[in-house]
Amino acid sequence: MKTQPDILKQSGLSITESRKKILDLFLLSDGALAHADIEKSTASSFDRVTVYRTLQTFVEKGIIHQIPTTDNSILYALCKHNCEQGHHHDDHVHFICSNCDKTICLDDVTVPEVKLPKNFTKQQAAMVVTGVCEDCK
Amino acid sequence: MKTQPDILKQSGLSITESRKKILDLFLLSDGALAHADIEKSTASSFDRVTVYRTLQTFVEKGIIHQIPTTDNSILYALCKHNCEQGHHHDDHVHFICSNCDKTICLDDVTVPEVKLPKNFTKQQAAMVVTGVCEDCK
DNA sequence: GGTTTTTTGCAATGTTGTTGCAAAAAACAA
DNA sequence: TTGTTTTTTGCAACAACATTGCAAAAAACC
Repeated sequence: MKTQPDILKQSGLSITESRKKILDLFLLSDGALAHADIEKSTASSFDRVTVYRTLQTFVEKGIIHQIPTTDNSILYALCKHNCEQGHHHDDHVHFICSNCDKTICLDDVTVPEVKLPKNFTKQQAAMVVTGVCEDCK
Repeated sequence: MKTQPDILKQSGLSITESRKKILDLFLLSDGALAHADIEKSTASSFDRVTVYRTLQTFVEKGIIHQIPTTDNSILYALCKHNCEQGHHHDDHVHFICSNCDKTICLDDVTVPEVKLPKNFTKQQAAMVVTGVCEDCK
């Protein structure tokens, strides 16, 4: 099993307390995390700024990816299928539960193909489904 | 052809300069607009706060809808298929061109069905495709 | 160990969104 | 049309969120 230092080293990043801790949060959580969540869990250990910079770095290195939401907040989730730097292929569907507000990466549900109009070329597709999750059913 | 006052009246809104002007921006633009865009185009005429409140009202009345983006900003676009108050059916795909950065509502491309895992119930689905648009081809 | 490079924390600053309230404008009714 | 009621606007203040420069601290390198 991959440890946090492994993952960091693999991405060519220095191994620091903050990075290990934040990476751990993702490894232990099944869903996606908002910046605010991470900040709350680490407030006593690190500065807000460090959280911003760490997340930014992780996105650049392809360790996590961003999930768009309609409420003007960004969610972050681990890239399960190794993403290269600056090149994410998170072709799975994200599910936001309207009851418990959790965001879940449906890793096994791939984004269905869409027929684009003529002269449009697809590079990436993201899909966000809202509804009720299995726990709130 | 529908004029701005028509649309406003139809939604039960008072007809004001700011609403007409902002609605016009949407009618004249083919793509989606960010709050910042609208603020820039109207800065000399209206207050920032008015822009916020106008957009909020338009969303509530089903005149425009929001498009989620990964960069922590919300885009707004006209609802082409009459949406009722608080009940949008913007089941179409949004396209973001990675070259010119324009966001386009592909009104004729509906969001394809997804098979969710057991015990997940879908309420809404949003899809954002990035790639190269017809103009940049 | 010492040296270089990277990361962190702090402070300051910028950006974005919200709220209360009085003035102005629009809608309404005679 | 005019006067009255209702809605909208602008201002100011504020709150939340995000970014930047720089010196100190920590990690990587040898």
